[in-house]
Amino acid sequence: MAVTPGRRRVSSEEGEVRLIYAIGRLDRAIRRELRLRLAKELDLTVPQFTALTVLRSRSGLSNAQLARRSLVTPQAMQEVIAALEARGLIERTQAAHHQRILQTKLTAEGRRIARRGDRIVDELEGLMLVGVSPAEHRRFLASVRRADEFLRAGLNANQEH
Amino acid sequence: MAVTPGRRRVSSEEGEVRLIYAIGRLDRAIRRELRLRLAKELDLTVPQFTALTVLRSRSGLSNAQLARRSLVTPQAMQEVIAALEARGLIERTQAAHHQRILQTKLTAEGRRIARRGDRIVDELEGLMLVGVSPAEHRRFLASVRRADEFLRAGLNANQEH
DNA sequence: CCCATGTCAGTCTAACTGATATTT
DNA sequence: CAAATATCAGTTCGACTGACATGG
Repeated sequence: MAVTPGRRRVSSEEGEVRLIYAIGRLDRAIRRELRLRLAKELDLTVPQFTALTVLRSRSGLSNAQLARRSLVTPQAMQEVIAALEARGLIERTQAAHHQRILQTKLTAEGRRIARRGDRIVDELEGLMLVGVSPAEHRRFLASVRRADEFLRAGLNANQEH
Repeated sequence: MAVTPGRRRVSSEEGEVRLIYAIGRLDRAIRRELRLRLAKELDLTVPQFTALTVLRSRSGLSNAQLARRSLVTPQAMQEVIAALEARGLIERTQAAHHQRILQTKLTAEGRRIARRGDRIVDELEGLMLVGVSPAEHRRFLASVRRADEFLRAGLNANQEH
């Protein structure tokens, strides 16, 4: 473990609420409710919906690329992809330059379902952000994304076996 | 669905990064790494370690109380509790006023393991917060806790069947 | 009787590791 | 041969629902 996080003034005293603990608690509340609503209204799991939204903005990704972006194994992502393809929400075509790679794109129905999922996400975000100013919202989002980037950078730097 | 999230200026346009998506992505990165390190160094799962830290600050909770605080079912929490008890990290005693309720407390060994887990959490938080000022850290934590409270409040208000 | 608690059983989700085939 | 990709199989973890006993 060659990590040198630098000196921090926040230690792990008992009774204190940790940032990692608070994030985990919030995410579990979000995912639980999202899972219930996506299952009930759209018959989708959370990973399935997530893959739809990623593919919407990054059309043509392969299964392996999707898995890397999502920080899961290709095997885990493949189950998600297979379910979406079986329902006709995505379609896969061989890449021109490489016969083995299957590029994945949303179908029209896939886009329609993704938009309906957006409304569920809108509702939950609305609940989370009641009374929060746009500036505060932006700062919050920026903090989350920054933490994610730094964590992944630190982990990758640490991975040199 | 009697929710009225109020007007927000942030809609779900394609290509935009949603707060909920960013939080989910960050939490998955955290949990994945935490899971690997807790398993390797302490032979603990993430829910087991979480339960230890909750019991450390709130000693004497019953299984049902722990489950409600963690937003999982009593059955799910019971597996966690059983594993910790089998390893001697917690002990359970009948409540004085109610024979059926088992109050749960950390053992000395449980406290020792929890402290070693703290160091792992410290390292990961250090990576996430490289170069972040204490003020920014506090604001970030406050935003997360506020979002969690408002989300749960909104969901409870919505639960009136 | 009602309700909260604890617990047993079975199920399902969503990840994992291992192994194998294909393609460049 | 090496590396990346896809995919089959088996496994584990962590949640769920249902059923049921017990104590207040």
